[in-house]
Amino acid sequence: MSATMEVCFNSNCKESSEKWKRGWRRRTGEYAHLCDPCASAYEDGKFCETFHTNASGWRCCESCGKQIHCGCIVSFHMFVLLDAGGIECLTCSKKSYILTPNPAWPPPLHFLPSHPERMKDISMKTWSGIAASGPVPWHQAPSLFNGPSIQANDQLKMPFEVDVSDGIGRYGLSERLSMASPEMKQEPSCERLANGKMRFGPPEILQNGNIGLKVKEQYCPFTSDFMPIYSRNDTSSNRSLGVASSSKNETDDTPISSILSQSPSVSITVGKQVFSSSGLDSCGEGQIRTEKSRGDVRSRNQLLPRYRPQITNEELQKISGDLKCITPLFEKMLTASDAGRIGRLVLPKKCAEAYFPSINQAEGLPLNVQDIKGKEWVFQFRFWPNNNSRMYVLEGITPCIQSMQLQAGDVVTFSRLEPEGKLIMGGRKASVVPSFDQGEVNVIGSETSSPGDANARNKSADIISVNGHMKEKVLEDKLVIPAKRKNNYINAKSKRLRIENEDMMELKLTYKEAQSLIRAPAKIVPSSSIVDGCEFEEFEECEPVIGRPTLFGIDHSGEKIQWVQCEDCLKWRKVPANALVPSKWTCSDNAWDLHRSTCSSAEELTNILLEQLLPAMNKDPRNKEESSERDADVTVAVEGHDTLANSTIQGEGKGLIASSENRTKHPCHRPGCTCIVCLQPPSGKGTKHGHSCDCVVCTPLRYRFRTLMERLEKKQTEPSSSSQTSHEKELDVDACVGSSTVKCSLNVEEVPSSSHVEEPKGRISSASPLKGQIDLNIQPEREEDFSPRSDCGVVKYSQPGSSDRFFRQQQQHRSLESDVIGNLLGKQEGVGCVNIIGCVALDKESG
DNA sequence: CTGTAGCATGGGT
DNA sequence: GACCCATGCTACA
Repeated sequence: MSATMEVCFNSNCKESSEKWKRGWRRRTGEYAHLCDPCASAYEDGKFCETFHTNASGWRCCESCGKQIHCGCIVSFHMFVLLDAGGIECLTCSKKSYILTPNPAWPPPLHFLPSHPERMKDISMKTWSGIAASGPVPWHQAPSLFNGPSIQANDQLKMPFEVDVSDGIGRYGLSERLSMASPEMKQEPSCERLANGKMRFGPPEILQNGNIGLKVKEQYCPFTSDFMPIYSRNDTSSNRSLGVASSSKNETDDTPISSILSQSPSVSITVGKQVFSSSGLDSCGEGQIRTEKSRGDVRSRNQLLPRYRPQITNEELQKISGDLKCITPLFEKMLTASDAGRIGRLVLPKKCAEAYFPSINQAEGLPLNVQDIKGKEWVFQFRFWPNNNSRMYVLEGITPCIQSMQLQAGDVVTFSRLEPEGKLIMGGRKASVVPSFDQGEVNVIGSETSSPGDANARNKSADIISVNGHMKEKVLEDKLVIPAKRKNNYINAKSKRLRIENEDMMELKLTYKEAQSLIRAPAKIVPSSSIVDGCEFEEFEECEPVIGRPTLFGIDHSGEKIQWVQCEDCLKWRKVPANALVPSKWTCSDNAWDLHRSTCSSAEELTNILLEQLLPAMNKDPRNKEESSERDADVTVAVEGHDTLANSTIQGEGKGLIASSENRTKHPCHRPGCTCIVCLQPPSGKGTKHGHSCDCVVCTPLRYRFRTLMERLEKKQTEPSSSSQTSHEKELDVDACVGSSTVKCSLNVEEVPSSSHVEEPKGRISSASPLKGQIDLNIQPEREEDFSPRSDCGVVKYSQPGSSDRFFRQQQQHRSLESDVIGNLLGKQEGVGCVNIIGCVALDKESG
């Protein structure tokens, strides 16, 4: 109301009055100012009856027969056009629509006049400010932006949008109403949130007398238009319509689109931007959706979810800083190619065509992009013809990527700074914000979390079994590796099984740890063979399975036993030494000791005994020295034993498994070569080794196994010896000979570096490039790609210009022989004899 | 020999 | 089956 003298908007009245009341909303967005009598008639719903009785357009409700003045904006809200023709008053339509709500197919044309009011979208503004080469004549892809009926004219403000213009940190979330109801009182449709908290407000309520309907607009994928959606005027209908509860508080980091995804009919106003659920819809100053804007929406609807911007409040703040409007455009997870040295970022075609200047020449055009630090970058935006299509790339992104310290798996985001339209490029580390619906996120070691399960992806607890220790590792924001598509990147892209993320090492078990998990397959009767007096079980057709880690020990009667920990109560239970314990085992599975077959029964194993049983390396993985040893184990295992060792742990998909299938024979080997490298068949293949086999594989293994078994027995009978001295390292190795699984343990006695024997020419001391990484597809020629680390205390052999693998294998070959000789000479315990496979594990202290 | 540009290929959707 | 797109391949500088 106002005290301004005004003429009544009612053309049939024309009264001048100082007091006027607000009537219906005009197409300009303003309200008709009515004098008191006219306003009263309007509020009573008798305006048309009073002033339009002689006008044409009166029709009867098909249900109740009530006369309604159609074709008049004043009564426009009062009826619904029926599919079968005719009209229905809103009261009647309320019944039918509430009873049979169909959000996807709302009453047609009810609010269509709202469209002409949609204003021009700011995204239509010139891109000349973006293209570094200055104004470049171009047009957006017609299919996306040049809608058939762009009607950019009025710049009016929808009265039922909640505009939070006081800062980008404050989001208002409003339901959109399309054409306003004249009677509709403008009320805040959502609760504004302080501190950037996002809260969902209840939808506007069409306060049309006793019509208790909520009406909101929703983009209809069928009609490609915005349609009013009716819902019952209660909160339950919010849910039914997918509108988040008003009581729900979202954190600052709740991705807008994530929220939107929960509420397909919701729009968010940030500053002067309105983000719609069907993509982040950018609108101009007036915030009115335009046809063009709808084209935008449509194009974004077409975007795969993984490209939808997941920008958070915080990020928006970071980017916008000065409270300018940011329109998130799209984002993309960096692939290895994107983040590689080539410096080409493959752009999703639709994104490129929707948000970047259109280019007709393959050379493209330079694009000015600003990063979140405000630094300007110029990329070449271009395309390649590809199968009658185009492949869009941004070239020269490497410096920017590096500047943002992004790598494969991280996400680059593209936004638009309004009003100038500058492109903003942001980055997000993969571990920071889970990408909603961004393909999937694989959590190594645990099951792939379902899309949308942000918690599962953000914080994944994984139980890692290590030599009897059940280690719970909270993989908080770690171990999240990107997956472009379902089952992609790691699983499907089997050719590229490199897991380079440093976070991966959190989950890496040492080889020692891994081999301890291997068990014979259940229900498989092994054949038995004697090798050098030792009986070996052979599982000729089966791969070993991963069993539950146990602790071997000797009970008071001197009998060998195993200790196994219940998965539920974590108590240790005694089982026979030959018991096969499945990976999931609880007290109830304890068939060997019925008195302790429930979690409630007492635990036999004392902490002291447990301490003695537990391998030193697991007592405290954080222990520097121990972790050093652990790292050495990893390195030794991965680098040195990729022939023997890889053949041992099999079974892709277990995360640790490397196949020996891809073994590369070093160039010195020729057909007929009888060295271990060439002789040893891939796991599970090749000839079987009999007990009397004296091949180059079996002979050293036989000796090694014998000595190690002796040591193991000795160690187990002397619990105190389990704590290794710094001069003695034990390396357990499972060796698979042919298809036989043999468990061995190697000693790597530590000696002063000066006493190392027979250092091959070209041997250098270097860090293992593989430390902390598991390359399931290890290829020597790619090893230089790994970032070197220098603290593993591992000496490896290498020679410039030659394959590392060759030297590892060669050394492995030598080592086996050396090992055999050493054992034969009884030097396995002796100082000065270094038994190594592949490489020498050295303690830091020994240099 | 190395790095790059452009195209081709093939798996995934 | 068409399209997308990650990446391999190769000619070339």
